[in-house]
Amino acid sequence: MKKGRVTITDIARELRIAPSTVSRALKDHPALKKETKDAVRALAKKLDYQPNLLALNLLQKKSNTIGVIVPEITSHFFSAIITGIQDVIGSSEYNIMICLSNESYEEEAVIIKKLLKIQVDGVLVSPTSATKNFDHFRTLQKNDIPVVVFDRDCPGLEADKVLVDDYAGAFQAVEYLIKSGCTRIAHLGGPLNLSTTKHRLQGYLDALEEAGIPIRKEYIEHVPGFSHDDGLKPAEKLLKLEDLPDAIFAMNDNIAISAMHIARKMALKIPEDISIVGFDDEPHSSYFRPSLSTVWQPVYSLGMLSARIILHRLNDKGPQKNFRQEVFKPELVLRASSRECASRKNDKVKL
Amino acid sequence: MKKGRVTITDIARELRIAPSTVSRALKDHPALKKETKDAVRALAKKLDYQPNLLALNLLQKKSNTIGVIVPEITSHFFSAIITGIQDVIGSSEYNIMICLSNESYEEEAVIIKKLLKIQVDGVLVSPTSATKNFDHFRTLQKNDIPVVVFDRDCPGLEADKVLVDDYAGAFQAVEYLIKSGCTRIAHLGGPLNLSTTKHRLQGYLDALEEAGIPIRKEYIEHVPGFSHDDGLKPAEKLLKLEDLPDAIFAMNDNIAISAMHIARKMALKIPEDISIVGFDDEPHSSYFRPSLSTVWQPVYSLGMLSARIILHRLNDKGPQKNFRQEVFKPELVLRASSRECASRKNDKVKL
DNA sequence: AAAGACTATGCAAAGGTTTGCATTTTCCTA
DNA sequence: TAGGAAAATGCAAACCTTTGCATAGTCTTT
Repeated sequence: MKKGRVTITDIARELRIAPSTVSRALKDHPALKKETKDAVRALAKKLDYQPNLLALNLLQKKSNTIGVIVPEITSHFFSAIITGIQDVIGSSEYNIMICLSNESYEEEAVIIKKLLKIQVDGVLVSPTSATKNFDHFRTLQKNDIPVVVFDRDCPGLEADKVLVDDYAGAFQAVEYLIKSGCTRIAHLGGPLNLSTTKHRLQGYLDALEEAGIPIRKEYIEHVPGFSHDDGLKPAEKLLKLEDLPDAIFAMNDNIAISAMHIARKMALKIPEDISIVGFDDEPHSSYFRPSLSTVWQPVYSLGMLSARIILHRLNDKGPQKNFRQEVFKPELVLRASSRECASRKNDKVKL
Repeated sequence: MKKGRVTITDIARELRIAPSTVSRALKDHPALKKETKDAVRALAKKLDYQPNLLALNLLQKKSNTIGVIVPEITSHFFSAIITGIQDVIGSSEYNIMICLSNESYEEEAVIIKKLLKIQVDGVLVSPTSATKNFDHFRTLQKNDIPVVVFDRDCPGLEADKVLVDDYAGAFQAVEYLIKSGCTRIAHLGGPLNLSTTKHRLQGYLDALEEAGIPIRKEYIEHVPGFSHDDGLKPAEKLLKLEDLPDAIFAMNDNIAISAMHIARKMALKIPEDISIVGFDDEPHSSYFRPSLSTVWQPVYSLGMLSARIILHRLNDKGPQKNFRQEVFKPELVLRASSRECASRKNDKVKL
């Protein structure tokens, strides 16, 4: 009785056959006769043989690991995407390694190096808001590691992409605000080099333009981050304007909630005095008073599809080409923080 | 020029020395003379040599991976813990592999098997609310894989543990409610076999008892899950009692917010008619109106400490004994959903 | 000049599995 | 029963690195 786990050689020795035969028996190789296979399988089961994946990894030069790079996981948005990814990858042969870039380009670059070092087989990535150059992702591709970009686009990078039509979501939201009678619509936007927030801004601008409402620069504020606290000052700035906005379209729910917070402090009535619409539909957004109108994104599906695409790439093994670009449609969720719209008066308002 | 990455043998061949010499040169072995080392290092740098971790893993029979098992990551609670873990492990030689058990004992057991298969070096785990038997964790330990339990205790399991004094947190919260004049204090509790929610219930009970307030069975409801929606029905049940509670201590913020939601629907004034206190201090809790009084937990530190402890175990390599048990103190955070307390009137109420 | 000490480097095994090719065994046919 | 085909199994290399031990080389000392 030796220590350590049972190896293929242990089984071979006990059966007085070669390790290669054991290996083949376990993989049901056609050249082996049934008795041998049966004997091997029986003993393997009896000894509770577990193949040594570490050895396999070396042999196959792959780690069976897929790296997932996200800016953070404390928001519901990314954690729900990861849950979707996990649910798909979990039932495959692969493991996932979640890496947090903390919205820092430098950390992201370090993570890429680490993933190269451990020889991941593929990478799912949502770049940081500071990432303008995508060469580190190209390095992965040059090493035959497929890259799937999700949610946040990397313009110019040729890779599979799973995105959300942020432009359409924003356009719809602002279009609704206009229809509901708002004319002085402000925007709390995010970083300008981030595809998602850039497209949301563009949707806002185009919706105004289409309605013939002139763009007012002072109605657009950019927030320094994505959490509640980051929205407070910019929201205050908007709400202290002489010509008070009658609506705010915020780039995410957290910021929308900051705006609601400030509005209430200033004794503004929501939505009578000011409508507020967010983006993301975080789970608690419907529990605020008034409940927050927002734009829902299919986060879980987005995670699942991204995972499926990379699994497909990993099975295909061909040269990387014919990249897919999938775009999910977001949906406007109307609740109580926006006024009712004449043409929609009969629609039910959720919650 | 051969394809694939540069190996130690490539360097050896080019320098006409043995691979072992190259290996030693790169590790600054004292027996080698300086010129050899310099030559090797120079060439290694020139060729951008990257050690093959897969080979090392096989040789050392370790994967350099630490498994982290959590019930979910969509709550701020666990995602913040994971961020703490990541921040510590990230600067070590180890990688972390996050696994979601979805509050299912079966999935947790499957995860353990998977982690054994890939030969993780250590495991950090917060068990599911359905886990009553800890033998699968003991299996890890028998395979010399250190286990660190965090947040949710596994009674009877000998392992390092990083916990929160939920009892004290709950006791303080309820004690405060009593001091603030509440007498009909209800509790929205969680699963009874989960250490955290069990201790919160016990803290509630003992605080009442110490104040000489009789326990009323109808004032205690157990919710089926941890999210907002799970709290609605139980909260409604409490608020439809003939003898209406004048306070609710909820087992977490989500449930507290459900209770606030129902209370408002019933036109109850918070905190005048009813005080509500949660547990967790989620980031958005202070943005509700009224802002939620709750019990804060040092989630980030909890993650960091858990990670440090397992790193320590992994470096120590000795037999597993002298298990540590660290208990963090939570803190009552008073906001506007609870009445002011006579003896505390001068304390500032946060936010 | 030979023995001994020391320095620098190489050899080979180990870690577990897979797989192309070689070899053995079996069985059938002439 | 030899010959050959077919079936079953074994050999050894490969994946890459580390490390105990052996060896080659150099220098010192008597």
